[in-house]
Amino acid sequence: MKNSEVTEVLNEISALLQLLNENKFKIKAYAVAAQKVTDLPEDIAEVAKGGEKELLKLDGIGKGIADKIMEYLNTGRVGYIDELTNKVPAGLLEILKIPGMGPKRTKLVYDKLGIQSVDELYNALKNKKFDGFPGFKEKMVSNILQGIELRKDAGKRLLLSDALELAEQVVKVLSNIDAVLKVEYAGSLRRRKETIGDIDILCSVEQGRSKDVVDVFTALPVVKSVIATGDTKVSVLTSNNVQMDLRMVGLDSFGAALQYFTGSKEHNVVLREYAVKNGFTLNEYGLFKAGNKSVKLAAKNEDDVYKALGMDYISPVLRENRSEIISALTHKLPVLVEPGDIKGDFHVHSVYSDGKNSVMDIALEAVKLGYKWVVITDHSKSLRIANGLLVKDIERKLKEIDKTNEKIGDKIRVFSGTEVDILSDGTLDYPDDVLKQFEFVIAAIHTGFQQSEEQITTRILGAMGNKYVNSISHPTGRLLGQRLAYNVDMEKLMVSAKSTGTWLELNANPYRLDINDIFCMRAKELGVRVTIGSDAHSLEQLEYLGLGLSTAQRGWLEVNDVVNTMTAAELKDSFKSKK
DNA sequence: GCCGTTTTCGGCCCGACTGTTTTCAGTCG
Repeated sequence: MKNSEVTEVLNEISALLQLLNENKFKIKAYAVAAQKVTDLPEDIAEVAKGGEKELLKLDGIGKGIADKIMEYLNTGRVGYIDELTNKVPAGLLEILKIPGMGPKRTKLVYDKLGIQSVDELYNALKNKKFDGFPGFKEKMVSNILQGIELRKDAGKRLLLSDALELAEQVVKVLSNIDAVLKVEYAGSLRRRKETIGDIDILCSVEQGRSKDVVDVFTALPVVKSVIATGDTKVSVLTSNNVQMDLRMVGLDSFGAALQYFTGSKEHNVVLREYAVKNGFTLNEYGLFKAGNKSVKLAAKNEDDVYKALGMDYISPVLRENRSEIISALTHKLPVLVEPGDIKGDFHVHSVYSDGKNSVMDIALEAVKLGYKWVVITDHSKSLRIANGLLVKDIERKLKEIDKTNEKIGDKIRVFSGTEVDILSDGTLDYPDDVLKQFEFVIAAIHTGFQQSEEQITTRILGAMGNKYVNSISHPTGRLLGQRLAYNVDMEKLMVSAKSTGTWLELNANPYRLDINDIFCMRAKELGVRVTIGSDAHSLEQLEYLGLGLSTAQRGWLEVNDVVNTMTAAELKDSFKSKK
């Protein structure tokens, strides 16, 4: 998969062009193309095998950029980058990442003092080499120094689950203030991105009382320092170095502001471009007639803004500029799978491997969550670190599941399952005559991560060929912020899932969210169905399923794309269908 | 450099905060 490399190359060109003060639309064109490559579910190298004409079909990629992508894929280099770095050293790109150091200041320190690295910049600032330079007065110098010192933590993103917890707490505190009329979190958190860079809180406050809110916000225990304070915006840094922005708007423009601050940036750019083309102007205060800001057409509610633009309401989870705007205009948005559609959980560990709870405890908790069924999927024998279930103990587990079903009656159906290891040599950790004792089998890779793409893909394809394997667990094996995906040809894997009638898991553990939203979209295109599993090892972790559901929504999945929407009776039949 | 429900040329989203600017540039989201 070359997508991340190509994205990096395009972003590098975009940044170098910034330093050279090039045409800002050219800069944007490279950045937009980089984003498009990131969002591509297929390997760009595979697309490029069809020739440059295939690349040109991609939105945002024209002749110039397609040439550079082809050159990179063919030679591993791009001559244009060499050309640019002859004019301005590549070391400056690191400086550009420091808060406060934009292209102008970065270029200035290079031109005047020959500074090419963050360390050189740091020393020069400490030694007051900048006296008299425009834009480098005392306050700015101290801000930049702080930015450099925080650099190690910068770029670290919060897991969706952690960001949700933090934001919900802050919203709760703010909503208890008398002067607060309305408060909601926005940004990538509201869009349920898998990781969150900063937290945006939107707040509507009684006239003249914003100080009450600012005082509480900046004094929150989690706040380490205040970055900026204005009339309508306050930015702080939390103790784990995450930026949190509070924006205050009038109640009558809350909807427009919520739309604006929910983003994504790319979605908003396209939306505002569309507005302009149709004689409007859109900002955080409302939708106006172009050139006449006294005619406000929509602002109070978010869906009014979309409606006034002639579109269906677009759910926040879809706002990534992945053709949702054209779909909203043509009334072709998906009817997303919703929490109420979910009837059960496909992936739960019990005391029969490394889970904390008994089968009965899990069943009762699942009832509380409103489920109609739950699958207990313990690890298989080889995964000793996770107390994998030995063959001799399987019968005991199956009997306990039977007994639980008898006791609990028709409140819920517990299915017997296993998360069987796909061993390094490609065989499954249980033989077929053991696997067939379970009602549901997910197969997973937990070892041999370093193998080649061909080896790992072959292992998974082999597992999918087994008639007892219903689904593939966490197909890419990534752990957010900790471990990259192993080398696997996802396109081959998904095509094979379709041909073998195997489902793919969307593992809802906050570190995994695997498969991600982009692969969900591709699975849907290919007609591959998705099983969402919490991978819970304790009762509290059953709630992770919601994170998986929002990821599925971000992947445009509808009821029929998600197997969790089936009833226990329907499932029982379809478990067998592969066999 | 890209793109076309008016366009193959001439456009390309919008506003807040900081610093030191007395009307704006740079940076950020």
